[in-house]
Formats: sequence, structure tokens, C-alpha cells
Amino acid sequence: MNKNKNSKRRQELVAIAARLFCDQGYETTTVRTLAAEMGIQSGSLFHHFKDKQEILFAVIESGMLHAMEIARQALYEAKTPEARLYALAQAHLSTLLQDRDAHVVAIYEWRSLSDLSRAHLVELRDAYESIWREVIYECQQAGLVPDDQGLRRRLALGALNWTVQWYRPDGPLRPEDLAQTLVDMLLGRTAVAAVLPSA
Amino acid sequence: MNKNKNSKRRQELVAIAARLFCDQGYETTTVRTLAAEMGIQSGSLFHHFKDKQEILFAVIESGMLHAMEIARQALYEAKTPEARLYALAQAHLSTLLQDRDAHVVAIYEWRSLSDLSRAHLVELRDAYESIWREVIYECQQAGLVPDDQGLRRRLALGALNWTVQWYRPDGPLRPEDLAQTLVDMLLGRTAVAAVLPSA
Amino acid sequence: MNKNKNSKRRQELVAIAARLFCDQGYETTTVRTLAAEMGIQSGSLFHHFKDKQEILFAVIESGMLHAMEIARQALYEAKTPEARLYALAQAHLSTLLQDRDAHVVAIYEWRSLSDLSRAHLVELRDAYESIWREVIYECQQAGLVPDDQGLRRRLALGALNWTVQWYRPDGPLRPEDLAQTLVDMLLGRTAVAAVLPSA
Amino acid sequence: MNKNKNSKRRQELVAIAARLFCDQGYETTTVRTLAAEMGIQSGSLFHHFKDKQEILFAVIESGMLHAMEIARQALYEAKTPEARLYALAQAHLSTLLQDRDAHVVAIYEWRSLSDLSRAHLVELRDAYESIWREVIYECQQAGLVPDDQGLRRRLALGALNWTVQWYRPDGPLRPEDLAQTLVDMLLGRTAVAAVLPSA
DNA sequence: AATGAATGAGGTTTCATTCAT
DNA sequence: CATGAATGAAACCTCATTCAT
Repeated sequence: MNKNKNSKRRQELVAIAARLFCDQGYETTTVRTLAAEMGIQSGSLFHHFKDKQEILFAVIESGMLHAMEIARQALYEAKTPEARLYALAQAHLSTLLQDRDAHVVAIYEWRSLSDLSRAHLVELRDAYESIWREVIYECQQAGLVPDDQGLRRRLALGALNWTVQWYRPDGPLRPEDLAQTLVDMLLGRTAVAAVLPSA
Repeated sequence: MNKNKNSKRRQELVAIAARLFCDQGYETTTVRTLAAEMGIQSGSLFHHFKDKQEILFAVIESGMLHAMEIARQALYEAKTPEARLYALAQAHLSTLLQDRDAHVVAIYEWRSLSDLSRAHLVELRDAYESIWREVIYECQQAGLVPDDQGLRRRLALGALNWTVQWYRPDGPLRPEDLAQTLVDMLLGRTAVAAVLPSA
Repeated sequence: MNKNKNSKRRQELVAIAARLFCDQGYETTTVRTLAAEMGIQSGSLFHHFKDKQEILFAVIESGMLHAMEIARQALYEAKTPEARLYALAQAHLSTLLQDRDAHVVAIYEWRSLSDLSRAHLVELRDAYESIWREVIYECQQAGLVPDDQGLRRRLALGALNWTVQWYRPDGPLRPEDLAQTLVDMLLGRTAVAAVLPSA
Repeated sequence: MNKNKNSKRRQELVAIAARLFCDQGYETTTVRTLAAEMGIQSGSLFHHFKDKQEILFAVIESGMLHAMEIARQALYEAKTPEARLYALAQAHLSTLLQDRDAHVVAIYEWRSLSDLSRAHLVELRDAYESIWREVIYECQQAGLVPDDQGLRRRLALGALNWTVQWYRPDGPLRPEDLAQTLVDMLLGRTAVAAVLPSA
């Protein structure tokens, strides 16, 4: 089995698997279909991945790692608490769009992970959420949002995650609008001059 | 096959199926497991349902019908726009908790429905969402929220739906708190006296 | 799965499996081949047996149970120590011939049994060998064979078991001759009037 | 492919294969396992052997050639018929112990040989058995055993072969005891002063 | 309504073998 | 001699579904 986990080839295969798992679901996607879409024989799949299950893990992990990376980059440039919250929301939407397949799979197929895989990914997820926790805490300290027991944060993240269910990048809404409206809701603004002024 | 779709027996079977589909997923739950939990043999299942797929349909339909019913009852008693919005949010949470299995299945297994089943359920869902659309429109008319192109509504509903991922009824948060915070966010309030005032 | 372990049907299937395992080996015999020879589909096999492995167990167990039964019957009628030894040898040869398939499989495929199955069959085998131990002990007590540390018994049993490698029932040798020669060797006789005087 | 069939390297590989085939069985031992134990990659195996099957042949052939060699050496020094019989039995046990892996494989995996391989090995086996035939004939001529149609020879050889099933070199029995008891049984003696005189 | 044996297509995975490097 | 990715056939087993009883 090919142990080079970051090889270009492997990343391609993971991306293809992400698309198929997203479109058809993990259980419904057969390894034969996976292989066919990858342009190899079904037996060859198992040189790259131990298991069908390991493919699922690789897909979800790749999405999470990318989310983390984008979030860190976004925060690197933003200075004020509000700007950081906005940047984080936009980064979240950004990876939700760029790596949509992987994130949809993460949501839908979480259950199909092995216990071990899940434990590893829970760590990644916790690390990501702690970034959000921190940024919102900064907003609180700045008096932008008077209190938070994590409830608003959770609702806001949920609202964002749920966008994969209905948001289409080719529709009239821009990601920036989503991010702005969400920040407004989080900070308790009525969003007077909100989205789509020209519509 | 039992054509009496609302029989007590059938409702029991649907509830059992909902639980299993929720816990294990539709694809992973075998007809034999379903039958075993129902106390019958696998062959007998097909006297009640044409298909495995029809069981899935019945599960999701039951959740949606119940959601609609609860929403209508809640609105029946609420008069002001804000009260109606609050009532609707609470009704949504209420069915999300009462019929959690069915709603989780609806979210996760939507893809596994046949085209015909899905089309029928889309109608139900549209009917339900039009209730939300209407109530928020009333709020706009009352000047509570200056504009809305559906974005806030969608974000709010998404936030609510996502609660099935993390909300636990036996935790410290009461459903009323969730509903209140959500209404605050929707209406652009800073939620000064927010959650858990008595705790 | 059909739990009626002694059903006529099951015994037929076991006999067929014994033949195939004997001819081709356990690993080499596919479940499809098994099913084809049984006149059913490969999937149907698993109504009768949980596993391919369980079929192997059933084959070997059947041979052992039959061996025990025949030995007990033979001893039931034999009175003197020597007669009992002779009866036992002949019973051994008898089951070796009647249930040749099963016994060959027992010898060759012992390794392919699961640990659990093997443990159960070891008990059966021990019970059978204790019969031999007892009968030879009677011979010693009668002064027919002066000593035995189990060595002669083991060599004799080994000689008998090995007959499945070369003995053919349609050849010139009669089972009685085998049994007689073996008893002679065990008791230290020169077998003056030995086999096939007319050949 | 390495044509030097007697190279030191090749003999090492054959010995490793013998051990694995003996422990796990031919069918169950994968080419990858073989290669891993040999410290090479699976693809490299096929530089040394054409086939997996050829490895099996090499294993069994090596055992047989060694058996023949030891037997010839033993007979070279023994003069009287009885001494020669004893020497042969001991040589047989000797190779059974020294080359146990190969001989166990010969017994168990005979079936897995290709027809061609088997034919070649049958010749070797016949050559070996003719040695036994000859030595026993000498005993008959010397009046040590009055007659033999091959039956006693076969039983005795079977008893010896079967020892691989139960004999452990680290147990209390010495190979000489086995050989002596066997000769006694063959020659029809009661083995008064038999095994373990010193124990 | 219920049973449960039987189906048969299709699932994941293994494995001996090849071949370009 | 050695590698290791790729092959592709075939292995065991599962499972929704049917049907005679």
C-alpha cells in the first residue's frame, strides 16, 4: 500500500472520492464505481487505501485540514475583533464552497467512520471550533456582544453549515453577503442596508 | 400489503424504523434488523410496506406531518407578529425534539428517497416553509425587521435544523432559550438578558 | 439460518461438502462450487451454515460422532480383551472407510478450523482416544502386551489413520486383514498365517 | 529468474517457505507473506521462482532428496538385515525431525502440486519406498519375518509418518525408542524391555 | 398476516502475477 | 536482481425481495 499520504496522485483520488461520496452517499458508492471514476481497477484502489473506510477518512480529513488552513490565513491579516469575526465567517464559507464535497461528506457520513477515525477527526474539529470560541470571546471583550454562553456561536455555525443544503454559488447571493448577514445577526444588528440593495 | 396507512400498528412500525434509521442510517439498517426489532420475520415486513424505500418515506412523512400540525396549533393562539415568530420557532424546536428520529432521518437520508417519494415530500416541505415565509413577512410589515430576501429566514432555519447535531434535551439549555435567542438574532437584538437567567 | 442441525437436508449437504473438501481441499473449494454441487445458489448456503468455516466444522464433527458410535457398538458385543482390541481396530477401519471423506478432511484441514471449533473437536477426539487407551489397558492387564506408555497405541493408531493415504476398498486387501495384522503387530506376533494365503 | 537451483540463497528461501507452508498451509500463505519473511518484495520472489507452485515443489523436493541421502548413508554402514531395518527406521525418523517442515508440507499439500510436479515427486517417492521394500525383503530372506505382502511395511511406514502429528522432540521419548519399538512391532516382538528403560 | 427458505445480484476485499523503472 | 504500482479474476458473504405454505 502506498504510504505516501500527501502524494499528488492520492489527493486526486481523494477529491474524486469526495465528489462521489457527496453525490451518492458513502454506502451507496461502490468501490468499483470509485475505481472506475479514478480510471483504475477496483483492486488497485487498495494500494492507496487500506479500506473503503480509509477513503472516507481521507476525504473528511482533507476538508478539515483545509478549513483550518484557510481560517488561519484569514485571521492572520485581520486585526480588530469584528474584522476577525467577519474574516472567520468568510473563511468558513470559503472552505464550505471550495471543499463543499468534503464538508458535505463530513456532515452526512460521520456515522460511517470507524471509532478510531472518528476520534482523530474529533480532535481536528475541536481545534477548529476553539478558533471560533476565541474570536467570539474577543468580540465579547470588546463589548460588541454582551454575553455568550456558546449558544449564539453554535447557532451561527449551524446556520453556516446548513448553507451547504441550499446555497448555490451560481445564484444571486454572494458569499460576502452571507458572511455579513451572519455577523450582523451574531452582533445583534438589524442589518438595515443589508443584502442585495439593487435587487 | 396493509393499505390502512394510519393504523396503530403501522405507526408503531414506523417509529421503530425511524429510530433504527436514525441510529444506524438507512443503508446500514437491514430489513432483517428492522423486522427483528419489530418482533416479526423479515418476510412479514413486506405485508406492511411495499419496499424498504417505502418505510423510509413513511418515516420522513410522519415527521413532516407532525411538524406542520404543531406549527399550525402554535400559530392558532399567537396574535402579534413577534409572538407568532416566537411560537413558530418554538414549535419547530418542539417537533425537532419530539420527532427527532424522523427529522434526523429526513436530513440524512433525503438522498435515498426515490424520485417519486422525494417529489411528494418536497411539496410538504414547501408548504411548511411558506408558513415561515408568511410569519417573517408579517414581522417585516410591522417594521420589526426591515428587509428580508429569505436570507435571514434561511440562516435561522438552518441554525435550528442544525441543533439536532448538538442539542441534548437533558442538558442545561431549555428549548425556550433556544427559541428566544433565535428570535433575537433574527430581529437584530443584542440579547442582553439572554439565556439561563435563573441558572 | 436453519438451526435444525440434524435435519436430513443438512446431513446431505454436509456429506456433499465432505466429498468436495476431501477431493479439492477446504481452501480450494469455493462456496459457489459447494452450492452448485448441492443444487442451490451460493447465497442459500448461508441459510444452513453461518460460515464456510461452519461447514468444515460440521463435516469433521459428523465423522467423529460416527466413529464414536461405531466404536461403542463394536465394543458392546466383544467380551475378551483381545476381541475388544480387534473389534476396536475394525471399527476404526470401518468408519475410516464409511466416512472416509470426513476423516480425510479432519486430518488435512484441522488447521483451517477456528479456535473455538477446534477446541470443541479436541474434546471429541480425546473422548475417542480414551476408549483406545482403556481397551489397550485391558490387554495389558490380561498380560497380552507387557507394557505400554502409549507409544504402541499411538503408532498403531497412526498406522491405521495413515491407511486413508493408500488403502483402496476395491483392492485385494480386506479390512479384516488390516485389523488382524494390526492387532498382531500390537500384540507382538509374527503373523505366521497372515494375509492373503491364497494370493 | 535465478536458474542456479542449488544456490545458498535459494535454499534459504526454500527453508523459509517450508516453515510458512507448514505453519499456515500452502493456500493460506500469501506470496506477500513469503516475501516479507524472506526480506524482499513480493515482486522479487518471481525472480527466484516461476510460480508460487514452484516454491511448493522446491520445498517438498528438498525434503525428499534429503530423506534419500540420509537413508543411503545409514544403510552404508549397517550390515545385518535387522541392523539395516533399524538404521532405515531411524534414518526415516531422523529426516522426519530434521526436515519436519518439508515433510509435513509433503503430506498436507501434495494435492496442491501441479500434475507435472507431482509426477516428478512420485518418482522420488517410489525410489525411496523401494529402499524399504528391499530391506524388508532381506529380513524375510533371513527368516526374521516370515512373509510380507507389503502390508506390514505400509502400516509401519504409516505409523512413522503419522508421528509428525504428535511427536515432539522436546518430549520424553527419544527417536531411538520410536525406531526400536517400530522394528519390534514389524518383527513381531513383544518389546519386553521397551521404551524408557532409564526413565 | 405471517413464515422462512431460497434467490441472485452485487458488495468489499484478497491475491498471484506482471512489467516499467 | 530488485521494486512496487497495477491488474483482474475470483473469493466470501450480504441483503432486499419473493413465494409456497
